[in-house]
Amino acid sequence: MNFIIAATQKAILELYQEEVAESVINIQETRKEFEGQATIVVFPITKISKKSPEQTANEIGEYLVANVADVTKFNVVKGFLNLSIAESYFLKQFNEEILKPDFGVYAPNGKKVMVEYSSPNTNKPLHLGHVRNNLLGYSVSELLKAYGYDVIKVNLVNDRGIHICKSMLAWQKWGNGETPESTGLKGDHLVGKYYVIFDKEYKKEIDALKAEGQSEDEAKKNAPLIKEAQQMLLKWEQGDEEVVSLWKTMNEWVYAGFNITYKNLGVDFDKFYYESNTYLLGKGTVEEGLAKGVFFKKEDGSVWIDLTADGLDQKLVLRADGTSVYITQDLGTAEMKHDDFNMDESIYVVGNEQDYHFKVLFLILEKLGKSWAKGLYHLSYGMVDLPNGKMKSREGTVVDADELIESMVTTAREKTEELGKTNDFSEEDKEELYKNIGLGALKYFLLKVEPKKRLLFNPAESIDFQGNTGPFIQYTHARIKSLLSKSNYQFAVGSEQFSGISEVELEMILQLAKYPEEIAIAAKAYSPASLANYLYELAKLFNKFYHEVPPIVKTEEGEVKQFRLNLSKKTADVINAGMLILGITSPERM
RNA sequence: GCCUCGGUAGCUCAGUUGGAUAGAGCAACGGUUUUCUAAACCGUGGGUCAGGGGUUCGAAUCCCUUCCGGGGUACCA
Repeated sequence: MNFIIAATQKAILELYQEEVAESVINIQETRKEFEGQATIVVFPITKISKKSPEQTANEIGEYLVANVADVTKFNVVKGFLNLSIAESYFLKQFNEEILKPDFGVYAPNGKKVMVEYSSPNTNKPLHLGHVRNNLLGYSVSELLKAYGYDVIKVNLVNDRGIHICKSMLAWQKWGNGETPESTGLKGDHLVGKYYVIFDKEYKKEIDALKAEGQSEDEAKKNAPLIKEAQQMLLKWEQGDEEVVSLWKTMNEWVYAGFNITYKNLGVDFDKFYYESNTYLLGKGTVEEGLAKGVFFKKEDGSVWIDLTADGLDQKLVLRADGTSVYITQDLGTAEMKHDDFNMDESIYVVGNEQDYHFKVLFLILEKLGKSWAKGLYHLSYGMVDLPNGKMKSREGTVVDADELIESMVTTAREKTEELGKTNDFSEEDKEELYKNIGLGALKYFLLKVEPKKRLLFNPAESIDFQGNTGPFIQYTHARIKSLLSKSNYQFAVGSEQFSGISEVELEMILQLAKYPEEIAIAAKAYSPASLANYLYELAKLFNKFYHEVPPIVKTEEGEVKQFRLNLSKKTADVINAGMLILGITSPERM
């Protein structure tokens, strides 16, 4: 309805002899309780008209009705000018824009963006927090693709470090040669089991040392197990054959497990990076920073950057002994990734506990004069909390990803069979459907919430299948598909001649018309949440429409039927496309 | 202490660059099926938008301040 802006500008020019910027014309959708579809907020214009809001609104309203064909009526409520737009305008928009096959499809914009997500540690299975990360990363990737980007999905696997050694050591000591095959356990779960055992034994040692009079900190440092784990890490770094071989074996177990989880979640990657290959990177960058005077060396030889002028602290970038810290390798990895792909933008999907780290990382790269540093973005998301607090892998208070997926599918199976809708499905189709619905519920549940907000998950209350949920939207889609097939739908662009479209139908056109803009908004914000809520609103409108109009299948052939079917078809198309961006499949039947 | 992100109905969440009487879902209660899928639809109740102050014709939204919660805070990742 952009034509209203220009028309209003013209109205102001003719009525008050003044040219105004577009930004002065504030147009919004008319609230449901008032008549009309578009509303001009006239308060800002009263400064120009030098008249009361009501009078100004009336004058502009009269002008628009007289001079703009598609504005048929107006009414004024306080300072709000409500305009009624001709039905034919919306029908035309529907037929000529919305019904086009490429509606909502953005042409390639020639830009390349990397999305790094998942980035698991290889010492334990994935939990609900990782699920949020994976779904968010995948969905943002799809969103950016839909918006025209060339997207590279990357997984930087944290496959080395003291945490891995903990699992390895515990397995050596107490594993009795267990393997995924011998136990029937998924590889990541087997390794995770030993991570938990390590922690339990480690705590016992700490308690014993504390009983001997050591402080908590001393005990944590002096416990034999942790020392042994550190020894192991050293050996790994020296390439000790036995340690490296065990490391390889156990990592393979974990990868086999992760692959199953990734497959079930429906996420994928174009490229894997491994920290075992990147953890030594960054020293060159440190040299460069020293040469450029961005970094400075302290007496002990450690290298620092002073960010106090930027409101941050001094930050260590290289230890006195020349070894790397986290940010060292991230500096190096950032350069490597840029060298590999030369992308315009790079998005790190990482939890908000690393906000500070990424702030520093990006700032350093900027200070080093990297032209691409401004294209870096930390997509920070809130933790998933349980009713009794945070999830902790070591303490076993986690919602395991595999178990969660399994239980969602089971719930979907139970609910569907209860409704008796799949009696004529093949076993194969049934399982696929239950998976789609269960995961649809889970994905929508996690993605509809704004990423930066933390999210509460109560395992005792299963995720809903009714109301503002994935299955609700999926159901709407399936219902439309059924309607289309029963009415032997044939696509044909309708006529604009008939009149009498209902309030809901008008609302649906308006809602559908928003779809391309919704993609843009979500993509620019790197947030699928608004898209999820948009799809829900759309589905809700369809259900209302479906309920209000007489059965379409039985309607006589003609313009009305064609229009309603077109409206239904397009709704299904938009739901399907939008849900795919969320990583959710919309079944044809359910 | 400092930095940062949050606080909206009993619960989980929406709420565009400030716009009209703050919206959904769940839960509770009531209703709708001889008609295209009732995982649906319609209705009722439920609010000091954490508190206070300010800017403005107009504030959940912007500014200041206090309180509560999460996270971070120089050699973990």
